[in-house]
Amino acid sequence: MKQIRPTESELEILGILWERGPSTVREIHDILSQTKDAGYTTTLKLMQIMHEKDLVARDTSSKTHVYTAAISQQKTQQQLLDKMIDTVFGGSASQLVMQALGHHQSSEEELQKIRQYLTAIEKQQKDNR
Amino acid sequence: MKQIRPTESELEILGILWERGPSTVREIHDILSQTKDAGYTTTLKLMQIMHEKDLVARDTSSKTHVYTAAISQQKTQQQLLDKMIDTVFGGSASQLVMQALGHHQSSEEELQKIRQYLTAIEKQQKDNR
DNA sequence: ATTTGTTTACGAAGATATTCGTACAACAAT
DNA sequence: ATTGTTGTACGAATATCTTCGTAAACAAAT
Repeated sequence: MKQIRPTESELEILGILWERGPSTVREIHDILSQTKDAGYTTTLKLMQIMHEKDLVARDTSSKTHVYTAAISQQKTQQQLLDKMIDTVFGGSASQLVMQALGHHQSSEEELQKIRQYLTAIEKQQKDNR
Repeated sequence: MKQIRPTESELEILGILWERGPSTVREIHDILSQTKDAGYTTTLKLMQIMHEKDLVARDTSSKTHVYTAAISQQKTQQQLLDKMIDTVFGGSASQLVMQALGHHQSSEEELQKIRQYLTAIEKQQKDNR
């Protein structure tokens, strides 16, 4: 499998692309500016580099280019999680899960969803035995 | 709160220190060598830099120095999780939880532990209402 | 047509991380 | 004492990431 390693800044941009869908540099930059301060050309350059690395695709048919994420959110999540579980959580996924649940505020519905998910997994494991 | 930003390589070393407890460069290096290839002095240098950054403490009383993690595993886990949830999981902790549960193999006991944890959280939320 | 504003392209500087060679100190075995 | 082994310190090369200035293309407004 292709090992992808977006940098910190690249992940921020990808996050926005995943959320918004296809976007221009200007749009991305405006959102980034809300939380960090960087010049417009900095964002532009970043996205051009991401294009070289095939982290994003772009449509250059009009003067203002439109960028799209070229790697899936799911796959990226999984890879980052795997690495994190391995290095920081001593290989225990449930350790990570509990740490995440403990600190972050989760709504009742979300907890319910997770519970259902648990049940499904347990059932599946039973069936596979 | 102090914002800690260990690099990728530094995290690997911290992970080993958390698992093994106080260790020498040699011990760390031998473990690292199993999965990546790097010279001994590279590992040494890394750990010296980590010492400058106060990511590790070291005992220099004997010739062979002994290093210890100087930042807590828990705090580090939390900070990395927070950032990850924010940038990669669109702010949803439960999204991360389900992704982690879905892919990784978890033992029945682990799932059970998580379920108990869920119950505890829900109870606590109810009490706080 | 000139000005103004928006955009891309490019290069290069600055910052940070990674890697390793070399020198030297401590110590053990001969 | 000499030699071999293992360790630390240090500097420097390399690689990678981040930032931004400048120039050129283009379009809209005057």
